[in-house]
Amino acid sequence: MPKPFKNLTEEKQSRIINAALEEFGSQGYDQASTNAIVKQAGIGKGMLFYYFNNKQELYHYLINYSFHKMKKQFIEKLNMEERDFIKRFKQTSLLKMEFFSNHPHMFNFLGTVLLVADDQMPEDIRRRIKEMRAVAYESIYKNIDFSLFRDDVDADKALQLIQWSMEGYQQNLSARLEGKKMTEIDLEPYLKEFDEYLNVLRTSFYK
Amino acid sequence: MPKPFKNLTEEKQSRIINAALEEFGSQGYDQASTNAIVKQAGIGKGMLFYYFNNKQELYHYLINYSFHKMKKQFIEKLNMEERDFIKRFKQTSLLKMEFFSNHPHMFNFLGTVLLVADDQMPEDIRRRIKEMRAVAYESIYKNIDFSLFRDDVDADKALQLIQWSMEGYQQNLSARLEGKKMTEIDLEPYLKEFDEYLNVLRTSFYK
DNA sequence: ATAACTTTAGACCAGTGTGGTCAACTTTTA
DNA sequence: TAAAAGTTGACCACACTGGTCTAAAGTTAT
Repeated sequence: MPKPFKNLTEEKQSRIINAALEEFGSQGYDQASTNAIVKQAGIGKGMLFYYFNNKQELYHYLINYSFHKMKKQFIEKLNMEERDFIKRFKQTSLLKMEFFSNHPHMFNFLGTVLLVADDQMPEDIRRRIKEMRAVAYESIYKNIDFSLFRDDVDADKALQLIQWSMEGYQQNLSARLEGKKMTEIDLEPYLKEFDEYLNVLRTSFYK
Repeated sequence: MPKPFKNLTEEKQSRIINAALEEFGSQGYDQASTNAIVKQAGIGKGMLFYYFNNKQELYHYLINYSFHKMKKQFIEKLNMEERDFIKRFKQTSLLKMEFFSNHPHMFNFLGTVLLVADDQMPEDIRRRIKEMRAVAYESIYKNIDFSLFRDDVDADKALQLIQWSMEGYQQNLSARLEGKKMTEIDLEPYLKEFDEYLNVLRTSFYK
C-alpha cells in the first residue's frame, strides 16, 4: 500500500522496518511507541505517518512483510521428506537458527505475532496467521515415521517429550547467549552440544 | 512496616494483597497501575497510600509476604531424602500444584519476581531473591542418585532433558487449563496423564 | 530561473493515564 | 463529646500517547 515508502533506499526502509519490528516485538502492539520507533529509525515523526497512515497500518505491513520473508527463507527450505523425527527436528532448528541470525528482530516479532490471537485484526491477516500456524504444525508432525520409536513406550508421548525437551534446551541456550552478538559467537561448540543432546534422545527413545 | 494495615480484618488484607499480586504479576512493576489495584480491591485510592507509603513499598511488602508463604507452604514440605529424580520431580510438581491451587495470583507473582534481576531493588530484597533461587535449584538437583540412569547416556544430560520435557508438559497443561477455575477441575485424569509421561521417561532414561 | 511537486522535520494537539496528595467526612476510641 | 484513626475520591502536575500540520528543503520540469 505505501507508495512513497517503496521508493526509499533499501537501507532506509530496513532501518525503519527493523526499528518497528524491535519495538513491536519487545513491547507488544499497544505498548509499542511510535515515538520510540522514529527515534530508533532516525527519522522525523511526520515521516512514519506519511509512509504508513497510522500505527495499525504499519503493524499489518510488518506482519505481511515478515510472513513473506519467513516463507521464502524458512518454510520453503524445509525438507518434509525426512521421516525421522529427530533428524527433522534438527533440520528445522538449524533453519530457525539461520533465520534468527539473519533477522533477529523479525524472528522475535514473528514469535509474538504467532502467539497471540487478536480478534481486532482484519480477516485477511487473521487468515494468514492461522495458515502460518498450520504450516508450523505440519513442519513438525507431518509424515513422521513412528516405527522408529521403541515399542515399550507410547510413540506420541515420546515425540511430545522430545519436542518439549528440545524447546527447553533452546530456551536455555537463548538465555545463555543473551546479549551476545550473533556474529561474534563461535557456534561450533553449541552445535556439538546440541547433537549430543539429540543423541541422548535417540538412544533413549528410539529402538 | 505498615502498622494500620496489619490491623485490618484478614479478609480486607487479603483482598488488597490479592488485587496487588494479580496486577503486579500480570503487568510487571512499571506497568502495574495503583488505580487498577484499588479498584479491584474495592478501596479508595487514599487508603493504599495510607497503608503503604508508595508503590515500591507495596511491591516489596508483597515480595516478603509471598516468600514467607512460599517457605512455609512449599519449601518446608519438600522431602529432600527422595533420591530418585523422577519421584522427586513428581513430588515437587504436586506441591507446586497445591500451592498454585491455594494462591494462584501469588504463584504467578513469584514466577515473575524470581525471573527478573532488578538492580534497583534494595540489598535485602535482592539477597532474599537469590536465596530463593538457590533453594529452588537445590530442591531439584541436590542429593540425586545418578546411578539410576542408564549407563549408555550421560546422566547429567538425561536429567536436564527430563526436567525440560516436564516443564514443557506443565506449560502445555497450563495452556490447556487456562481460564478454567482450579476448583471446578477434576484433576484425576490430568494426574494420570502426568504419571504416564513420567513412566515414559522412566522407561527411557532409567536402567 | 521559476514554478510545481515531493520529501522532511518536529512543534504541537487533545486525550489518557500515572503515582501521589489532601481536605472533608465518618467511625472508633477514651 | 472530643480527640484520634480510618476512609474517600476529586484533584494535581507530569509524562507520554497517536496523530496533525506548517513551514522549510530538495527535486524535477519547463
